[in-house]
Amino acid sequence: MSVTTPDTGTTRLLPPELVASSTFLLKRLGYAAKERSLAAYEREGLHPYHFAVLIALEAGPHETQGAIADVLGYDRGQLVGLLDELEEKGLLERRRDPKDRRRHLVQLTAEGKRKLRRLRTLAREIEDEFLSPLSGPERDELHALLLRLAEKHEPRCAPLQAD
Amino acid sequence: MSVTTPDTGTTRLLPPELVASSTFLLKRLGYAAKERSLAAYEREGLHPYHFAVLIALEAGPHETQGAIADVLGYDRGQLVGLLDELEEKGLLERRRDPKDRRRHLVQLTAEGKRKLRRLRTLAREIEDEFLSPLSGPERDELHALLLRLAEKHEPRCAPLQAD
DNA sequence: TATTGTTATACTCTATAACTATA
DNA sequence: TATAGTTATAGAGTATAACAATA
Repeated sequence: MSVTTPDTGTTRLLPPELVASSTFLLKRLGYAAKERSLAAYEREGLHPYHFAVLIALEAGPHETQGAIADVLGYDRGQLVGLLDELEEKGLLERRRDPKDRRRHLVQLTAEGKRKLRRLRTLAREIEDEFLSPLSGPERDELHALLLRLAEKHEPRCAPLQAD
Repeated sequence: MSVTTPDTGTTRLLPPELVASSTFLLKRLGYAAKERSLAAYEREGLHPYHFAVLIALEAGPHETQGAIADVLGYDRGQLVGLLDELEEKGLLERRRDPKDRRRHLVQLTAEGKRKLRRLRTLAREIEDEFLSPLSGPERDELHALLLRLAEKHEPRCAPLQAD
């Protein structure tokens, strides 16, 4: 969509009152970040959610599906579809837990580990491009501030006073 | 949903690799901010989108629908429904532009202005609550950094070197 | 033919709840 | 009876495109 008015050709700016609100900016930037990630991972045939699942799997090699969902804050029903897709691509394997046949133990394949390395590179590129207006120290400053907010609003993010 | 594992009772934290990413935090915090705003405005029978429309209307008292959509970056089809709801509540009026009968001129009613004042108070409260982990100077610092990012990723936000 | 506002449609995301198989 | 995984469904949110009136 065009951002310019047909009559004047000048950009119509958002009302200053909205731009003055940090929560407004957070919403807009979060959306922009999501859009960009989505487009980038799509080129790899995957979704940012898949990346998070692969990371969780590398951290805990023999995770149960419920554990993965809990760690990432995903719904269990939602996770099933993600795992289906990853399994279909040969990036992970599901097998029954012999100790409790209700459970599935999930782990990365060699192919999955390769893919994860590629996605890490991609994630770094996305991050770097998105933060490009900021210097190194400014990025650190921003991250520290966001973390303070996340500590309150996303308790699953590690608390600052971690032991 | 529970954030604790049934076996240990300890909180399962997100993988540090994700928490280390500012774009990840932006996505999560943007989502959290959206959720909170939504719940708060719902108590007023409105949506954050309605608030933005009212603000745009106050700034330009006789806006055409297309102009409002452009300023806020909304789709015109989406805007129709928002205006319907606001008109139904008596907060604004639509009338045809005699100069160009395709257009609708939209303006706030007295009731709409009152409502806008209430919503401004609400917005301040939401903002204050969301940023509560940060001191005044830290909030300023965060806002400045977000604005720098928005300048690139949301060009409709006023550029810093505004004249 | 192009534009304004409107309506209809479809697609994504997400949340919920039923269902199965095991315990 | 409760739990792990699965499936189905519905709801909100959003994007796209067709449509009628007017220019």
